[in-house]
Amino acid sequence: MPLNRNTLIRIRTIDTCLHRRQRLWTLEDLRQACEDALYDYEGISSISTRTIQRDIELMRGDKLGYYAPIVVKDKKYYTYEDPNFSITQLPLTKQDLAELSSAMDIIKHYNGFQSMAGQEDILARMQDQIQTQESHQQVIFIETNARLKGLNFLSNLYDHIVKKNPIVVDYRSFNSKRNNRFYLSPYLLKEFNNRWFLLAYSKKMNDIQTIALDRMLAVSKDEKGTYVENTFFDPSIYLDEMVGVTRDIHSQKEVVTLWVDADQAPYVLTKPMHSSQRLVQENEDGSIILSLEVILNLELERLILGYGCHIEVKTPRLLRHRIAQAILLAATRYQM
DNA sequence: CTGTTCCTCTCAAACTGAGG
DNA sequence: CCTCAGTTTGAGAGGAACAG
Repeated sequence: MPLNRNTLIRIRTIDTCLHRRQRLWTLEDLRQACEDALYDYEGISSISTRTIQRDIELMRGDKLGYYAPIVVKDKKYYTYEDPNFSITQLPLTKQDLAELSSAMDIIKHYNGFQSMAGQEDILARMQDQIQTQESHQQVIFIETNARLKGLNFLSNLYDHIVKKNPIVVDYRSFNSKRNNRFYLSPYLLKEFNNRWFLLAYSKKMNDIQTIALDRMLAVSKDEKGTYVENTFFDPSIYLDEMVGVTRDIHSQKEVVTLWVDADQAPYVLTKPMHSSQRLVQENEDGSIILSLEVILNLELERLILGYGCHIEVKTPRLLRHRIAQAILLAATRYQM
């Protein structure tokens, strides 16, 4: 039910009036109150009694889901039968919540693209409000990191990519004490693990650079530079070949064979580690053998290490060795 | 029966927003 | 800017309930 602003103002005014129970409200009083309110808000000077009657009808009815218990006493005084009733205290309906939640999800995806300052705050407060109204307890936890640094560069970078501008990025990596300056041709933005990354070509390095937005200090258009078109990779294939975002442009996909114990097998099967994941073998004890065809990178190693003792890398040998080294080192750290 | 109040229904004018 | 469709609003007719 689409409501216009005037109607909302009138309904809110009527609700406020009916709450002031020390006064008796006739239809004419309500009309006058709405007229005053509308004049304040919108500069509208006159509304008819009929309009107020229609508003009361609307409040009583199910169109808005209010079901307001408005009764008429002594044939002319309007009041709420339940003194505690207020349309402003009504919980949102399940449908309202569902629609709001999905709208919030969509907005959140574009969070970083908005130029409005403080928008994350508004979203967070709105979400909090919605969840509070729903059950006084947050029941859905969505993985977000609205406070993430660098999100303010997102829309800026997006523009540069679309306009094919060469850019200058000031950057400080986690393991570097001083700032670096990159001259880049930006190609695409990718989100991974709640962090945003820029993939761009660096002429100096003659390679594709992957730069986390949260390590960026400044981004601007490189007025003197020239934009190098992306002839290096097909974005959809490039990103599909790996877990995460970092890779050497020259590296090739490799077949990774993994043994997964019975405990974790169902989880890995229902949530594949990568789109190339295939089930190779099911053992009698419930453990399984999987294969992946991916670029070997740090993110893959982290993913495998995340499963701890539940996964064993069979091949390739290099990866098996690196994982073994990491686990051995970890084990020695824990020895008393 | 009459008058009053509340409510519903209908109609037309005014307004609003989308699209050309 | 104009047109057009849809919505909102105001006005009036008339019915139901009820008191006097």
